[in-house]
Amino acid sequence: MAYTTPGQTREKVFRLVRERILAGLPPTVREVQRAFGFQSVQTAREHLDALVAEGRLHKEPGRSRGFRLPFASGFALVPLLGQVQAGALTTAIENPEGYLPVAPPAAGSELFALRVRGESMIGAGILPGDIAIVRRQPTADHGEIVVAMVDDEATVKRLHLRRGRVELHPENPAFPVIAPNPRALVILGKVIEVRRYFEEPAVVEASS
Amino acid sequence: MAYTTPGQTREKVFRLVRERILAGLPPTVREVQRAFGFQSVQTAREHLDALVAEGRLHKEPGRSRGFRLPFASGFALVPLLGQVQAGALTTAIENPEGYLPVAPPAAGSELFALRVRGESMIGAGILPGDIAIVRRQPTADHGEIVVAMVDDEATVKRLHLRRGRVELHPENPAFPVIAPNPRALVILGKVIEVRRYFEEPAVVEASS
DNA sequence: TGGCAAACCATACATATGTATGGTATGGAA
DNA sequence: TTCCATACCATACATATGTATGGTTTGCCA
Repeated sequence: MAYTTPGQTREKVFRLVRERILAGLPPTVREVQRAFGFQSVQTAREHLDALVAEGRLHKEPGRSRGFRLPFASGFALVPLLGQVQAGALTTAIENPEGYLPVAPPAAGSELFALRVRGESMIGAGILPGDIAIVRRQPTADHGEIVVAMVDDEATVKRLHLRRGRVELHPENPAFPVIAPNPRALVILGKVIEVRRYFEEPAVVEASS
Repeated sequence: MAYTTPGQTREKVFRLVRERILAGLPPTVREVQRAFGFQSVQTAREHLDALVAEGRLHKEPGRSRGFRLPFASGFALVPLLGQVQAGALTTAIENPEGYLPVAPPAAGSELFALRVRGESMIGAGILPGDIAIVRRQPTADHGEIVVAMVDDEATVKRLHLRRGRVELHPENPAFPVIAPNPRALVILGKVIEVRRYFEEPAVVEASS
C-alpha cells in the first residue's frame, strides 16, 4: 500500500464532491485539495480524474466547478398557492405562500401547487390539507384528476367525458357530481402528484 | 427610459440566475453576459450587484459562481429504495432506484424514500405505490407513522405505545395489529411525508 | 532484485472569473 | 437648460481555476 489505503481516500473524495453538488455548488479542484489537506493541486485532480474515468462523476472540461453527478440532479421550485379565485391564477402565482421542490418538469410545462380543501376526494386517497402539484393545461383526458374552477373557486375532481357530457366527479359518495356547462368549464390543470406532510417545515419560505 | 424598460432586463437576469441555481450550477458573471448578449461584462455585473443589493440574490465575494438564493441552503435529493431487507438499509441506500427532491432537512438528519406496498394503511390515506419519505431515527412517539422491520421486511405502520406495550397498528381493519417483542422491534425511521405520482417520470434517474 | 502502479508532491502556465475604473447614451426631473 | 439616475460599453487587472509536466515515496509482485 502507498500512503493511504487504496481507494479509501478516493471514496472520501467522491462523497465530498457528491455532498457539495447536492448542496448546490460543486467544489473546485483546489477546494477538494484544501478539504483533504493535499500539498499539491494535482493530487486532488488525480482523484477527481479517476472518479470521472470510473464513471462515478461527470465533468465539463474547462468549466469551473464543472463536476456533475451521473444522474441528472437539479430540480425546480413550484409556487404553493393558497386558494385560487377565478381569473386570479396569474396573480396567485406571483404571490405564493412558499415553494416546493419537484423533479424538473418537461420543457414548456408550468407547474403550481395547491392545498386541497374538503373531503370530496377521499376515495382517491386525497385528504384535506394534502398538497396537489398541478401542471397547467386547458384540457385533460377522461379519468384524470384535474383542478377546475367551480363557483369561482378552484376544486380538485376527477374528469369524466362521456357521450359529449363533461362531468366533475368527486371520489366520495357524500358529494354530488358536478355537471357544468361545457362551454363555461375552466380547467386550470391536471394533478400530477399529491403530497402529504406530517412534519413542518415542509415548504421553502417565500422570501428571505 | 433608457435602452430598455427599467427593471425588465433585471427581472430576466434574476430568473435566469434562479433557474441556473435550481438546475444545480449557478452562472458566472460572463455566462450571464453571454446569455443576454451584453457587450460588456460590467453590464451583467451591475444587474447582478443590484439584485444582491435588493436582497433577491445572495453572493459569496470572490468565489466563482458564488450566487445563492436567499432561502439559501438549496435542496436535497433523497434516495428512493425499493424494498429493504433487514440489516440491508445501508446497502440499499448506496444502490437507490433513483432520487427525489425534497426541502432541505435539518442538519444531521438522514432521509430516504420507500415505495409503500400493500393496503394496510389505506385508512391514513396511504395507498399501494405511494412513496414514503422517511427520516432515519431509532425511536418515535405514540401515534406517529413509522417504518419498522417486521419479518425481515420494512413495513409502514402507526406506532402505538400504551402501558409499556409497543404495537404497530395498520390503518385497515382487514389487517392485524402487530405486537412484536419490544426488544426485537427495529424502527428504521419516521414517515415525514407521503407522495403519490400520477405521471412519470417522477424520479430523478439513478444513472445516465 | 527490478519493474510497476498507486498515491502524493512541486511547479508552471493558460484560461476563466471576479473586480475596478472610466466612459457613452437615454430619459426624466428640478 | 442642467443635473441626475439608469442602462450600457470598453478596457484593464488580480485572483481563481483548470490543466500539464515531471519528480518522489511506498508497497506489491514477478
